[in-house]
Formats: sequence, structure tokens, C-alpha cells
Amino acid sequence: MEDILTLQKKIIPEMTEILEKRYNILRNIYYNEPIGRRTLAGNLGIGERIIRTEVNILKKQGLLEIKSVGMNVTEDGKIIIDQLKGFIHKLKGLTNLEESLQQKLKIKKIIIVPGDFDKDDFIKKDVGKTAAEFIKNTIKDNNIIGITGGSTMASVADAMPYNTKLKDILVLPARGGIGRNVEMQSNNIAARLAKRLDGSYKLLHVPDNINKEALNTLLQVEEIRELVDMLKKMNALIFGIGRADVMAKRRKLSEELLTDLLNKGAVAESFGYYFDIDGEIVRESSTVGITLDDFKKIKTVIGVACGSEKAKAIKAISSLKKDIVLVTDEGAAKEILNMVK
Amino acid sequence: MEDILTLQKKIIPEMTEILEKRYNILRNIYYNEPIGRRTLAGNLGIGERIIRTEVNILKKQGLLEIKSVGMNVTEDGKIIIDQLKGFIHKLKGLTNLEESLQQKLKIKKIIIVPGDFDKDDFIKKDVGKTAAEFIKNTIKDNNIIGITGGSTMASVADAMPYNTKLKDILVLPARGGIGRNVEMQSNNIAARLAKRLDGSYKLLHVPDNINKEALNTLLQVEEIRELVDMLKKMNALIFGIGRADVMAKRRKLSEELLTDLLNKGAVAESFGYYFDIDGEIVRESSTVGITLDDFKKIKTVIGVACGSEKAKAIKAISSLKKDIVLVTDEGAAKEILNMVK
DNA sequence: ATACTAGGGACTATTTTTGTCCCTCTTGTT
DNA sequence: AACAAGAGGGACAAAAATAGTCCCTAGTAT
Repeated sequence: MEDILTLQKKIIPEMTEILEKRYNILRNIYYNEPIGRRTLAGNLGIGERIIRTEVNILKKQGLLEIKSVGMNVTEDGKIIIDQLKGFIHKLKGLTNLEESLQQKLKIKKIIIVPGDFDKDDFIKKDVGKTAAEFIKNTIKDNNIIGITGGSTMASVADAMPYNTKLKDILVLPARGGIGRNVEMQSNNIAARLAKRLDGSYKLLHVPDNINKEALNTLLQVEEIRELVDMLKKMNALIFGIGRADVMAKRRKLSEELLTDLLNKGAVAESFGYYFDIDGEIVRESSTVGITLDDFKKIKTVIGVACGSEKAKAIKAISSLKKDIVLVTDEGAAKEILNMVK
Repeated sequence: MEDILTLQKKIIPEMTEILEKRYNILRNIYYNEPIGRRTLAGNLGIGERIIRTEVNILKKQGLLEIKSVGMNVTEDGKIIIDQLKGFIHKLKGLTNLEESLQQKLKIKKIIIVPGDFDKDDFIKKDVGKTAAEFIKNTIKDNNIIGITGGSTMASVADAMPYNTKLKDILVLPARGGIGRNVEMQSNNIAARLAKRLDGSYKLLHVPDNINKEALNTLLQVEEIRELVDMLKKMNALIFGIGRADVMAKRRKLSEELLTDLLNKGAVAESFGYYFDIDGEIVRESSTVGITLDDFKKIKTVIGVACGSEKAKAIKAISSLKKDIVLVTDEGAAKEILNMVK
């Protein structure tokens, strides 16, 4: 198997790029169908005519259909996309990349999805799908699963297939809601994930960054205390990884605090904590939810993040726990490798 | 494995021809090294410039070297050629072709080598090599092996690797020598094969087509009788398949006999017999050697022939014996399939 | 009704590929 | 020693493929 690929790469070195080009086109159509030639060309940053040529080949192969409303992927095409994903993974040597990163970061497992989110927005969907698949195969009946917020977590939840045959899954938001787009809040995402897993969920109606008094008051509330207790019994946590600076701005930290944070070397943010590159806590948001100690005790923790600009953040988070599972994209992975070299 | 190939063929349909083109170039260089650009272009019937482009790619990949004496394949390249052979076999769906031909011809096994001898002389070498490999893996210590004459058998013998670790192999010429190029006579070929198998051989010094009286006299000779007896104990026979018309002319049969032969439907010639398309004997050369009855009793018989023009002859021979093994090329195989369809 | 985006056609510009010839060098033969 | 044959590399024009661009008509959603 591996032999065949090295063989092919030797004798047809140009194969990889052709394959990748067509894969990208097919995938992009799939995510946007029905889509027109020009829009697609814009998306991919390729000339309209090139799209046309490639699309004609793919059409001839029966992988897509061209109608007056636009192009769409056929059933055959969908199968191919799926198979191609794994194939490109091997072709690009991502398996090797995974192994070397696992060693360098000293973590249990890293899953790398081909592509770079910084160059292609749809990579987030792929990353989400990959993470969802891994989670599906990891969790068991009666498990309690925690999930954080953010767009990446949203794509994980939305990529989870229905009919997983899992029973009595309980999904919890790992932290209080962050005050922005409802769709991206952990509460909302937990509910969506629960629905797909045919399980139940509980909500945590607590704002971020409230003062200590208010926090203590909230913790008196039976409902909230119960949930916080349950959080400690969590079997698996799925969490997003953010850049410290980006998250601080999003949370509208004061200019003063932000500068302080960055001076202290904060590069990553996850479940309410800011970490420096070595995984040391730089700042802790005062909010209800999972704590770092809880985090370290959870059996399965799955961090998901994509885009090369998140490389530092991912590196930081990877030092928190040895048996962490990371799902990321090729862009981030390569950047991390550059850093640790 | 099969999946990967169908996947690739779906998304990069042009891959097959690129691969075949480069394989042909590489192989041709290998068989002729050192060879120049223009000679190579002539061999393959491709433009000089195309060769140049392709050769540069292959050179870049480290598969061949270009020196002022000409081009030659590197060690890496040789490995690639070998791997490529099997790969192209699968890519071209020859495995399927083999299976359907085995069914249609109702024979034990057919091995098809990619390419067409009628278009590329070097295919005979490939066929020979493939047959030699099969034989090597089939025969056992102390076996008695028979081999006929002809250029195809010569390439089988010359492609047999040394150091087969087989012990006490005895190679016999299956029939008396045919009066042409010594190199292609069964005696000579038997000796060459024996040498490679680190075994012994015996010679059969009997001309083809002698009259009955002379034949009987010869059979009185102790040495010859002994050999003929040994022929009947043969464990394996490797034989070439010829076209009736071509062989008849080569043996200088009278115009009269030739016409008669063809009128009776002779299409194939092997070990002294002329057969029609159904494998019925049309004529028997009077000579010393293996008989059709002997042939039917031999455990392993391996027929080797290549080139689409031999399709009919191969088809005829295939009806002689159910557990025959045929080694041929793609050209002949496809032609046979057309015939039996 | 209308504005928008779709695919297909068509033409040109550009790039790549291909054919060809020349030059010089190496090698084997005379 | 001379020479012929065949080698690779350079160079360039012709040819072909590829790519950019715009137009046109047809559906679709508003």
C-alpha cells in the first residue's frame, strides 16, 4: 500500500498536485452546491478557465453534474471525495507528519486533515468531520461528554452523524456561555451535539467574567451546582483552542489586561484559561465550568483547532496533558513542526 | 488496493497512459542501455523531443542517468521497473482479463504480461522473464524438465535467474533440433536452461522430418532410446507455440503440403504437431521427441507465446489440456478474448 | 417584471509542448 | 591517427494546448 504510493510518486511526481487540485474542486462544489463556475473560481483562487477544464474532466468521469442552476456532486462523486480524503492523507505523507508530531509534542495522538484553514475556509468543516468521527468511535454508552464553544466546536457538532447507535449520552457545555453569536455558544453547541447523538443535554446559564461574589451566589443555585458536579464526572471533553490575543479581544478585555497578558507570554486560550507556550496558566477567567484540575483528570480530551496561525496555541495546549488527542489541519501541523524543530 | 486504483483512475483518468509511457521508456532504456535519445525515440515510435521531456523527469526522479555514452537506468530505476510491472498489470485490469480468459478457455491458469509483442520487440523478454519466474516457483528438486526450441523459449531460458537453489534438475530438449539458428535449437536452449538451474542436461541429436526407416534406426541407438524413455518421465514441459503457416514455411514444407495443411485448418504448431483451432491434430512431424500422449500425461505444461498474431494458435493449444498454464502478452490475450466472445 | 447568476460558445493571448537542426564530445573502428 | 557513428545539450520556430475574457441565453428568486 505505502509502496504503491511511493512508486507512483516516483514515476508520476506531478500526480499529487493534480489530485489535490481536483479534490479541492470537487470538495468545494460539494460544500457549496449548486455553485457556478465563476464563484467556484473565486473561492479557489484559480482561473475560470482552469475550473472549466477540470470540471469537464470530472463531469466526464461522472463525479459531478452541470445543470443550469450550477454544478453539483453526484453520488459517485461523494464517495470519491470520502475516499480521496484518506488517500491524500497518505499521499501527502501526513501519516509520517502525525507520527513525528506525536513524538515531538509527546502526546497520545494527533490527527491531521489535509489542507490549510488559512487558505481554505472549508477546511474547518473537514476538521470538524474528522473530529466528530473520532469522537463517535471513542465514546461509549452512558458517557458524559463536555464541549466548549466556538466555531470549530460548532463544525464538530454539526458534522456528527445521526444514528450513532450510542445510548444515553449526556452532553454538557464545559463552560458558561460567551456573550456573542448564540450559534457558537457552548450551550447551543452542546444541545446540537446531544441531538445528533440522540442523547440529552443540560445547559449552563452563566455569563463569562462575572465578579467573585456573583459567581459564589450562582454556585449556590441547585441547578448550577448539580451541573458543575456532573462536569467533574465527565468521560470525554471536546474543546476548541484559541489564540490568546484573539480571544482576549473577543472577550473585550481591557487594553491594560491584554497588554499584561501578552507580556506574560499568553499564546493560547481554552476552557477559560490563558496559557503560555509551555502550558503554564497565565490567567484564569472567573467563570463557572471545568477547571484545569478537572481537565487533567478526564479520561479522553480532544482538542480541535485549525489554521497555521493557531500553531503556537496548539503547541501550548499540547503540553497540558500527555494523553491528549489533537485534531488539526496540515497548515497548523506543519507550522508546529517548524516551531519544534 | 484495488480500491485505490479505481479511485485514481476515476479522478486522474490520464494517469494510465502517462504511467505506461514512462514505463515503456524506462524499460526500453533498461534493455538497451546505454542508448541515445534518438535511437530510443525510434524504438518507441515517439518524437525525440517527447523522449527528452520524459527522460528529464525520470532523470530528476533519479531513475536514470544521462552520460555522454547514452542513458542508463539506475539501481532505483531497476527496482521501479520491477514494481511497475505488477502495478501496470493491475492498473490495466489484466487480472480481470486473466480470469475471464481462464474461464473462456477452460484452462488452469493464464499469465498476461502488459504490452504487445507486435508493437514492441522487447515484450518477448518480459514474457520470457515472467514464464521463467513461474517455472522457477513451480519445479522441485530432482525434476525432469523438457523444453522446446524457438526464440520465445530462448528468452525464457535466458531470463531464468541463477541461484534458484534447486537441486539435481535435469533438462531435456523435448524434440529433435530444427535445422536453423543454433541459438534457438531446443538442444542449445536446454543446455542454457540447465546451466542456469545448476542442473544437468542431455542432448537429442536427431534432425526433424526424417523418414520412418531412418527414425527407427535411430531409435535403436541406446543413447537416444534412453532419452526418449526419460522424456516420458518428465515432470514439467515448457513449450513454445507457433503459427502453423509460419512454422511450415520455416521448415520448408513443400507448397503442396502447406496448402493441404492450411486447407485442413491448421493454425498452431507445437512440439512437432500441427493443430486446428479446436486442438485436433492435422499433421504430425515424423521425428523423435515427446508425443501428444506423453504431453497429456505430464503434470505441468507451460505454453509460452506472445504477439496478437499468435492468438489463434494459442487458442488451439489451450484446448489440448485443461491444466495447462499459458504465459502470453496483453496483445495476444485481448485478441483471444475477441475471438471467443 | 427584473436583477442575478448559471453554463456554453467563441475568440485571443499566452504558455507549453513538440519537431528539428546544429554543435561538440565520446567511443569504437578502421 | 583519422574517422564515422551515435551521444547529449542548446536553440528556435511551429504547433498545440491551455488560459483569460467577454458575450449570450436561460433559468431562479425576489
